[in-house]
Amino acid sequence: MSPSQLQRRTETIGKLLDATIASLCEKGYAATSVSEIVSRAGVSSGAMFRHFDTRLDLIVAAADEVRRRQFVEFRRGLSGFGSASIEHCLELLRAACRAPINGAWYELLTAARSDEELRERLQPFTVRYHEQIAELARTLPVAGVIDPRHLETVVFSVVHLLDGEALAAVVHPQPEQEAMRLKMIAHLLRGGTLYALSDAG
Amino acid sequence: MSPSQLQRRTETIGKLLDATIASLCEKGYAATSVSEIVSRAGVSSGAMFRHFDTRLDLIVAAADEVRRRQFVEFRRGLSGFGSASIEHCLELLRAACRAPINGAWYELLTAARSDEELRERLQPFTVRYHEQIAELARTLPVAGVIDPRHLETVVFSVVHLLDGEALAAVVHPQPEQEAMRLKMIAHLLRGGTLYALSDAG
DNA sequence: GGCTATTGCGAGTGACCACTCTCTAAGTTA
DNA sequence: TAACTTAGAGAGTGGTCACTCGCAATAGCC
Repeated sequence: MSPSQLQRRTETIGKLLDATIASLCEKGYAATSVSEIVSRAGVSSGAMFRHFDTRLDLIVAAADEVRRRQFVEFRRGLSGFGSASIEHCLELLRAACRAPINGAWYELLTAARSDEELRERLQPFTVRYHEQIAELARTLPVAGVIDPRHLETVVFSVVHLLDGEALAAVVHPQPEQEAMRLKMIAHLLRGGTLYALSDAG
Repeated sequence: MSPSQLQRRTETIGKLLDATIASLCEKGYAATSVSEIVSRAGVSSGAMFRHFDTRLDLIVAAADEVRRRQFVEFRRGLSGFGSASIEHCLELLRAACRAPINGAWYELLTAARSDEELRERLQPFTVRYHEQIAELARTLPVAGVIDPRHLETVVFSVVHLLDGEALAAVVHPQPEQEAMRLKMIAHLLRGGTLYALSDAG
């Protein structure tokens, strides 16, 4: 039984998305060339341009696939814990920020700084990403201890903090400071102050 | 009186550093090609390779120049305030993160993710950058209200937070949340808790 | 089997890349 | 002034880029 045209199409597109995500993580945005992608995917450049009009179309599609996979993974980390602790959620969030696949997202955000077309194409996907994070946060234990009016500000502060930390860790990792930092955040979320930090260690 | 060779050399190198920093900010790392740099600087590619063995040598030199200028600017923002308030320092810090010139640093950090040579060359400069930030922080008002053992963790948490925020703001700025966030951080640094956030607004 | 539509292929195209090399211009020194 | 060193210029080199296009293979349909 030979594969149907739909099956062929779907499989090729899947291989291209996988290859694009892997290349973004390992090689970065600029080096994620069409030839790099198609050689990873094991298809020809002709096949790629059959399904995506431009390289940018493929890359934007890959960005949305990253968002999807990040949520699948985060929810998988939560499952089995009826009500996960704040510490567990913070560990999951840091793991998400440090996950290789998230490197693709950093690549795209940074490249968007100086690439207007990418910036415009990426914008709706980023908004959707943030909305989904906010939605998820409302189901987490932190929602029980923070004023709902400030929940988004607090949650994205933690997300931004871990993003910035992940970026800096590329060239200057500081494991002890990072371990302390997670305890500190958990302590603050529980209502503690920075004055009583020794309690958090 | 014609310029001496030292003057010519210094001026050409200066123009190349300016052009490289500007190109990194506006065009990004990948698009900061030799031809882009030299056309901005108004010199030939031959002149560039006379003073820097490779494109990477020039870019790393430009990175250190960015670090230098960021501190000059930050200290300039402090001058005139015998003892600047925590709010004032946070505003200065956010301005530093959002400054166009800092885009060059984000470009290099992100490019370093997937470029081993850049990563190795950038590492010592990043360590120096962090040490200098920590040193400066010990002279700021925040040093008076935080346990010295945790000062670095706290300071770099704020720095990472503002870096992550700046990165996300490229495609999804949220001015209201960002204003609230700075009040929140000042409130926490003063010893407040996340429970009493309404006081911070 | 025969016809059409979809999918896949990969050589070809012009543009740009980092970098080299040779030549000219200019400052320095004796 | 003559010899030497340093600075600047820019065409040339080999390679990679995104993308095109004509063709071959296969699936769907009669």
